[in-house]
Amino acid sequence: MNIGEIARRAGVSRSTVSYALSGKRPVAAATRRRIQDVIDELGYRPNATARALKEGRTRTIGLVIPPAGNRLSHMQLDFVAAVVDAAARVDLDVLLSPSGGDHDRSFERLVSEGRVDGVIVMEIRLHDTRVDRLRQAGLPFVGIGHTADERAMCWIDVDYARLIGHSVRHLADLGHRKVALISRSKELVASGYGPALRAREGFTAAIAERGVRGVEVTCGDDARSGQESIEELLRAHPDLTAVTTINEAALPGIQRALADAGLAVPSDFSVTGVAARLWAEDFRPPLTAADVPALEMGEQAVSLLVQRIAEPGTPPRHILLAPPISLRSSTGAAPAVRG
Amino acid sequence: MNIGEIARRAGVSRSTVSYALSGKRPVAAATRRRIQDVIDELGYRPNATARALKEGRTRTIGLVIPPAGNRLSHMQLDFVAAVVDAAARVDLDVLLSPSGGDHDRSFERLVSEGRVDGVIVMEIRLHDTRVDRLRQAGLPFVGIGHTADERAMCWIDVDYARLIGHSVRHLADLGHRKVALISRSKELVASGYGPALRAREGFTAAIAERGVRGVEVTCGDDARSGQESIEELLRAHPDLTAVTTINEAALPGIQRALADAGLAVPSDFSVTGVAARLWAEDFRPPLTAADVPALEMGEQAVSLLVQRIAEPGTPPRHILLAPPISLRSSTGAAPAVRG
DNA sequence: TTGTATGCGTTATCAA
DNA sequence: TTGATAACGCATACAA
Repeated sequence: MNIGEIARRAGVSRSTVSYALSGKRPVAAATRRRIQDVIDELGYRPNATARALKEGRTRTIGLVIPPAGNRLSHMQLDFVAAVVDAAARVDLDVLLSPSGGDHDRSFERLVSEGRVDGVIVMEIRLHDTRVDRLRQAGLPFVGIGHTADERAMCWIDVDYARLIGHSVRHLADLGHRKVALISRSKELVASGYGPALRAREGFTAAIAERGVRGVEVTCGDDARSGQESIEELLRAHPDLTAVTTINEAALPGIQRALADAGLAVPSDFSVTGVAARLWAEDFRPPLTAADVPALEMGEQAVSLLVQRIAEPGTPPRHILLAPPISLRSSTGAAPAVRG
Repeated sequence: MNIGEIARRAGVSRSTVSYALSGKRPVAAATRRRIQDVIDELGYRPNATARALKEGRTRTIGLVIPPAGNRLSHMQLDFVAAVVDAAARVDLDVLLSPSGGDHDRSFERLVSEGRVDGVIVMEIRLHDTRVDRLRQAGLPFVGIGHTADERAMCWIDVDYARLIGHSVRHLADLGHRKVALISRSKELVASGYGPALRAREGFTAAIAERGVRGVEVTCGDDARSGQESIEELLRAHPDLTAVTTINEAALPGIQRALADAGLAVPSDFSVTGVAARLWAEDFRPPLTAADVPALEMGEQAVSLLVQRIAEPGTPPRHILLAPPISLRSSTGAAPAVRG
């Protein structure tokens, strides 16, 4: 069933049906009614493909997610859900593309076949071939995270340097003299993953500022790795009394390893970091942490993209979020003695 | 840039370019080369929208996920990832639709605007209006879970009755005399959520068969609810020594509440259930559970849908999975005394 | 071996 | 107030 069928049954031309639907041209009340009756009866909806071809836009955005191999973290998941929800609210559909490498057919379809009006890219690297490709294709896009040339693209990101700096100072103020940063996986850091590098910056600066000792370790994005990281840290650094992390997925392992070592949080050992709120609250005891507002970020990313699609020429906007650290129960005064 | 531009630059007609691309008509080697050179130079890819309009299919499938309000469980997440991955492997794109209620614009777009060739629907209810709508629209679809009239649709599902039955018998064999089933949320159960109802069936049958006592409770899909469920169960049933569950998201809470109550797993208390494998392995101690093969299910769902799209007339196929229970460390002999 | 012409379903311009 | 028609970019039947 198509617009011609509706027109035939209502005894009008196709253009009149189209105008009755869009309201872009006045249609006599009686005619409009007749058309609407037929439409209601048949349950007609204009074909999205034909409309997209004619209008030159698809009313669809692409969301490029990390490939399924590495399972998504809660934060990433929340972000996907937020994007999909925010897009639905403005009647945009979301096309998902699991994409990591360069020779990715799904991603390539997205950017070069005109399937979407714009793209949101997650997990941006400092030098990201996907960004290069999108720029070359002239497709509007928004990054979650940004490349080395900050000003050249539109992005929304979390200020990891500042947040990790905050958390280190918080720990130092509580009397901790040696603090570890549990970062993301070795591969990710090596490939130039911005958040990890900026977390290191913030860590190093705060360590120096407060004159405490610091040790940074990489850690896979899973509980097991978190557990191993803590075990190794405790072994190598008997005087360690606190960790801060940007590795959300490692938290359950961190929790376990500390329990196994007989260390109570926060009386024997403090834990803090950057994590999605629900995740922080699920920690035991509830995690003192900067709550990454994934839902808000998703919403803002969609909003930025919609603007960018509407006015591709304007200078790219950036949003750098630095949510406050919520004091919960996982940090406390440094223990007098340990080890 | 379009096919006409390529044709012009290569000095051939548009149809020749089209045939050179599709290979559906022989093209002289020299001509083909000339065309390919132009295509490579300009990076041309046929417009997906125009192709879809012409061919009458979009090479896109829809994935209807639960609305973002209730955050997705790991199992659901794994499933989404699996579907997206499996679809990408056969060059299908995936359009995401967060959809719960009936008045859902996103879902309505999916079914009535010809945006997709077929749909995969998650979290099917025994009486599901979305299924009715899809059937009415004549759009091929595959359900994860099935409606009351099993034979009327194409689905893939987990045999919760059998799996929960297994786990109860396993517990009974270990000497447990009173077992609780921790189900999904009250609302979900009330709305006729198949897995919860079938889990109940299996539970009731196995309880009766082995002559043990059973108690069933509903529980929200989050850690806090899991914790509360255990606390209440322990209070109301001091003789309870084991639980089985289909509520994956409640597991961390179950774990905590037991630890808080000073109950060691499995020496004091046994826990078992149905969960995604990685989730089960993350439990502490590793969970004796039926591992829901979410990745495999996603792959199979895509495969079923592709078949269904190709041959809409064939009788609907069903796949009922009953993965074996993996013995890990969370179940053991019933304690001699408790309470 | 290649070119011409038509139509997919829509929107929008031009004409009445 | 409405209708006829062109065009979006492509694939393909038909012609040469």
